[in-house]
This record gives sequence, structure tokens and C-alpha cells, in this order.
Amino acid sequence: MSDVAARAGVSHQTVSRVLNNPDQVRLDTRERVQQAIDELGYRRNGAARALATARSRTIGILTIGNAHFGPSSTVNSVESAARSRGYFVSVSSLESSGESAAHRALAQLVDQGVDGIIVVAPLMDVAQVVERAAPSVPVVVAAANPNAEPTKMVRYVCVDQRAGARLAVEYLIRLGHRKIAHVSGLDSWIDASERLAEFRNVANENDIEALEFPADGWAAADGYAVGLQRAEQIRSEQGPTAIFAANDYIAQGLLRAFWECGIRVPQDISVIGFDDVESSEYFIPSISTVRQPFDLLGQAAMEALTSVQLGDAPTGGRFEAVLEPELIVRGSCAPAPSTQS
Amino acid sequence: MSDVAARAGVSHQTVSRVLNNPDQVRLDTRERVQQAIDELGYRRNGAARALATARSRTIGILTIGNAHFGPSSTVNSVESAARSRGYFVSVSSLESSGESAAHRALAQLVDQGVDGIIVVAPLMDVAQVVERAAPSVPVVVAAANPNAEPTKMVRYVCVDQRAGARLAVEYLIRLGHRKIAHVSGLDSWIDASERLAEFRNVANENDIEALEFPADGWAAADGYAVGLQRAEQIRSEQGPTAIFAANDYIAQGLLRAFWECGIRVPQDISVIGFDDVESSEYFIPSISTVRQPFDLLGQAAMEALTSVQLGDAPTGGRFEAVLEPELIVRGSCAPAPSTQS
DNA sequence: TGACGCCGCTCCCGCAAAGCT
DNA sequence: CAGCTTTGCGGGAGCGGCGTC
Repeated sequence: MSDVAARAGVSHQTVSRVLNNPDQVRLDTRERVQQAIDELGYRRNGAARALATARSRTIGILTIGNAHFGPSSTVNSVESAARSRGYFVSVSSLESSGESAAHRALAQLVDQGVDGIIVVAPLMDVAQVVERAAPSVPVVVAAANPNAEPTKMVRYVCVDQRAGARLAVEYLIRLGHRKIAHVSGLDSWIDASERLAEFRNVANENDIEALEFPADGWAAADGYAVGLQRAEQIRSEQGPTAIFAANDYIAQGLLRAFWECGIRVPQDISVIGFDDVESSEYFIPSISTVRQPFDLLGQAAMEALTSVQLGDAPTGGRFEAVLEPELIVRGSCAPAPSTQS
Repeated sequence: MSDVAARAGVSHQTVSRVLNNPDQVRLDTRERVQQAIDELGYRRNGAARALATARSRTIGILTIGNAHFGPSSTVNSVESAARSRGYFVSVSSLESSGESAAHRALAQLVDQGVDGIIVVAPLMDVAQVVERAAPSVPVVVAAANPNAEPTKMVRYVCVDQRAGARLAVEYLIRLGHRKIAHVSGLDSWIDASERLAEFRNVANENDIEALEFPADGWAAADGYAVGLQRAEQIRSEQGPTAIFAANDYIAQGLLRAFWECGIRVPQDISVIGFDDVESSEYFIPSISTVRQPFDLLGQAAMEALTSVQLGDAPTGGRFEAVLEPELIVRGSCAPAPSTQS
């Protein structure tokens, strides 16, 4: 910087001013300085700036790796929202589950000196770690945490999981299904337990027989295993006529298992998924599902983070933003057999 | 830090030594200092450290967003490899295509003061930008760039795309197919053009009739469009009996289109994909494909970056590491009809 | 507009005490 | 015991900007 100053024949803080408050410098000197900067290819040193201003211009993202569709989509949108606001983005993926890993990752981010953190890991224990950590930097948790309790430093945004589950189940009910199974995801996931809870609610409200087929994970393989295991039951008269799968991959596994077992979808059983992953539309049959607005979620998270940084009080609600999912009707659901007859 | 020093009754220098070179300070003082650190909850300031050492302990990842399976898997593995080596990871996604965007993103990372950059964007123009930028920090490009020319600062690692294409096409040939189409991906992608080039080679070597059906992208929708458009041709006697799709999503779209058109896979036509995405195994029929070792690629990239930082000379080859893909045989390919008769 | 101090840390050097020949 | 190295620790400068006077 002093090189630039020397070349432009001014002092180094004039250079600094040109960079930070251009209007405080007379036009001609400003241009002279700018020219010197260009000629020397001068670039400000981020570390020095961070040290002097106590702001790193970096936000941290705490996530669970990109193996999962929802979190990975959200990270993407957070990243672009952050960068468009001039922030660098530092990503930290949870290597393993468990509170200690979450705690370490959080501490790592704080140590790095991030100006804020967005948590894209809809896991109950991660949310708890954040709550209890009482972090010194603003944190926004992107998850439909039922225990969300905004504080000075931590806020919440989410896609309304319950509304999504309701969309799916009520759609099935409208099709005449009276016996519906839910293949639930990992119960350590907030999303999974929210969807399950609302599945129960809606079934209850409508006097629907509700079956629960828990899966061992979110992957197609897990849905496949459940499908094989429940095939017998589904073929029987007492079996469910529709299934609400906790996500699309599970639905895909289910479809595959049913196909192998000679159970036709949607004639013998209807299946609806969640998330609208790319391949669902092209599956055979194409999979009806509930789409979550992950792009908006990232933006909302970034906005919420900014408002915390500005010292704004919580908006009053438990969430700074609640986004609505959308029902996508395709070919994997049909009217219940009994209605047809 | 001076607080800690005061509390432990030592100088700030000793505290620094405890943190950096513990063995240079006597056990009892070291413990005293450590205790003071714990009691005060002291954490080193990263920005100050970066300023003083001229090392940010951060590596940058330049990628194209996580919409694509390969890059996103690679980013994941790079991230974990980097963090296990004690690096923070700053991610910058290309918002748009084009050299200027790539240039900006690269500059942004450099400005931030990263210690190295790993490029996970297998695009020709991105690779060119990196080459021409003659960056001041070590860069590793994870792409099978045919023009790879390792320099002092930039190195290459890759999965052997040509070997992968060969695996797929020779498998089809072994099944007796003599007329094979390749649905190629975006030709701005290095991977796509490498696979296409090798498809031509292998076809040529084996006296195979090679058809090329370019797709407008990597998505299932693109494969679907091609499938619809080529259905007529495929049904005819002169049509290909097998298709090598540039990736699994395209293969999925193809399968869907064929299903809609009453073309049976694999009876009427064989289809093989590339990448082995999660849903491929559960598709109907399950999709034969070529798996790329993305996890190893990330590690290899990180290793290469470390070796550049250490000032090691290039290994001699054009790539620091060339990883081998693997053929995954499933249900979407069958012997050619002519062989069966 | 310019001069000065400071952000928090690391590195270079210097000094003292202890151990060696 | 002189003269040396080794070990353990402290003082001060400076990294490259920013803020106040």
C-alpha cells in the first residue's frame, strides 16, 4: 500500500481512503491513486483488514456434506446469496454425527473468525449444540426446529415441513386412500420427525389408518429394503393403499422393490415422495412429490443473518422466515382401489 | 494473549511457544500456560496469525455449484481432505459460464489470501483461465484436461475419462453391438469431449458404426429430449442397438423416453451411463454405468496441492495423479439382437 | 489531507542459567 | 574453573491495513 502511496505521491491513508471512502478524496488525487493501484496491480490484504476491522467478511456454513439433496441445495443457495453480498464463504462439513463433532465444527468456524454462521444441518443434536453453545457470532439455523427459540445471537429460518407433509397426505386422502403408510426417515433429523408428526396429525384428523414403516436412512437403498420387507403386507387386503415416503430417494427404492415384487404403482399402491430430486420426474412411473424451495431458504437464511448482524431484534415469531413447500403431482399416485370400484 | 501471559506469569512469547512449539518450553510452565488458556477460554486470532505468517490456512475451491454430481462429489472429498490437514475451506461457485466469471472467481479467492486453490470445474474455458492467469498461489485443477501442462504453480489430477469411455464402449462391443450411439454431454466440458473422443477411437478401432446424438446438457431432461427425438431412428432397422450416455441422468431421461415410446431396454436397445448416481441402481431397469472415484480424486488433489506448496517439481507426467474408473454392470445392457438370433 | 498508534500474533535476537568438555 | 553449547524465556519489531487527531 505504501508503494501505491509513493507512486501516487500521497500518503498511505489517502490510498486507504480511496479504497474505502472515495468521496472523501478529491477527484484528481483519487484518479492518480487509482492509476497507481492499477499499474502496480495492488490488492488489499484481507488478513490485515480483518485484523484492523475485526471483520473477516467471511461467513461460515456448517453442513453435513453434500450427500443429501436438501442440505446440499441449501448450501448452494446460501453460498450464492452470501457471495452476492460480498462475503466469502467458508464451509465446514460434519464428518460424523454426534454433538461433539458439531461442537468442534462450530468452534472451528468461530476460531476462524467468521462474521456469522449459517447452519445447514437439520439434525436435532446440531440444533441443540448451537443453542447451548451461546455463540459469540450471529448464527442462523436453517431447520424447522420445533424447539426454535430465537435469542440475541441465534435465529431460525425453515421450510414448513409440516405443511409439506400435510400437502402430501391430504392429497392421498383426496384420492380416496384410507389406509396410508409413512416410510419415515432418520429420526435424528428434524425434518423427518416433523414430517412424521404431521403425518400422524393429518391421519388422525381424517380418521385415516396410519402405518409407520421406518427406514434406516434417506437413500434409495433404504427405501428398497423397506419395500421388500413390506411387500407381503402391501399385497394383502389389510395393507395400505398409499405410501408417503420421507423423501424421493426412498420413494425410488420403494418403487424398485415393488416392481421386483410385481406390485404395480400406482394401480396397486400409490407412492408420494418429498424433495423433487432431478430423477424423480423421469422415474417410471414419474414420482409425485413435494418440492421445497431450497433456493429461497438460502436467501432467507442470509437475510436473517444480516439482520442479526445489524442487531435487529427477533421478528417476534420463532422463525425469521417460514417457506412454503409445493405439491408436485405426477404419475405415482392414483385413486384408491376401493373408490374405483 | 497478553492476558494469558499475565495470568500465567510469563511473557506473551512463551504463550506463543506453547501454542506453536510446545517442546521448546519446560513442562511445568507449559502446563501453567495451558491452564491459563483454558481458564480464560483464550482462542488465537486467525486474522492476526495470517497477517504475521502470511499464511491463511485456508484453501479455496473453485467450482460450478453443486448441481452436478461429479463436481459436487469432488468438492465434498476435497473439503474433507483439506480439513483433515488443518485447512479451512473457502468455496467459490461460478455463477455463470464464461471466462470472465472464472477470472473473477479466481481473483476473488486470491484476494482473500488463500494458500492454494483447487479447481473443480471441468470446463475448458476455466482451465484456460487458470493457465493464462499464471496465479501467484498453488493451483490444482481436477480435470482430465488434454492440454494439461504442469507449471511451477499449477498442476493437474484427474479421473481417466478416456479409460472410462473405453470401458463402456468395449463392454457394449463385447455384448455384440456393432452400431452404437453416444449421447454426448456439453462439449464445453472437458469430460464430455474426452468421452466423445474416446468413443470415436474405440468405435474406429473395432470397426463399429458410431452415431453421435449430442444432448443440450447433463440433466435427465436433456436425455429425455434426445430419446424422444431419436426414438424413430432407434426403432428402425438401421438404428443403433446400444447407447453410451455421457452420464447417468441423461441415461435416465433416455430410459424414460424409450419407455414412453414403447422401446424396451435392454431388449430393444442397451443403454449405459456414466457416474453411478444414487438412483441409477434403482431405476427400472437398473442402469449399467461407469463409476468415477471422486473421493480419491479429492484426496489426490489435496495431495498434489501440498506438494506444490512444498515446492516439489512436477512428477514428470502431465498429471500428478490419474485415477481409474470402474465398470458397473447392471440391467440396462443386453447382447445385441443380431447375436441373439 | 497527513502523522501516529494499534489490531494480535509471529519471528529474530538477546540474555540468563544449566550442562558439557 | 574457564569457556563453550544448550535450554528456557523475554523484549521488541513488524506484518498491512484502519481509525483518530
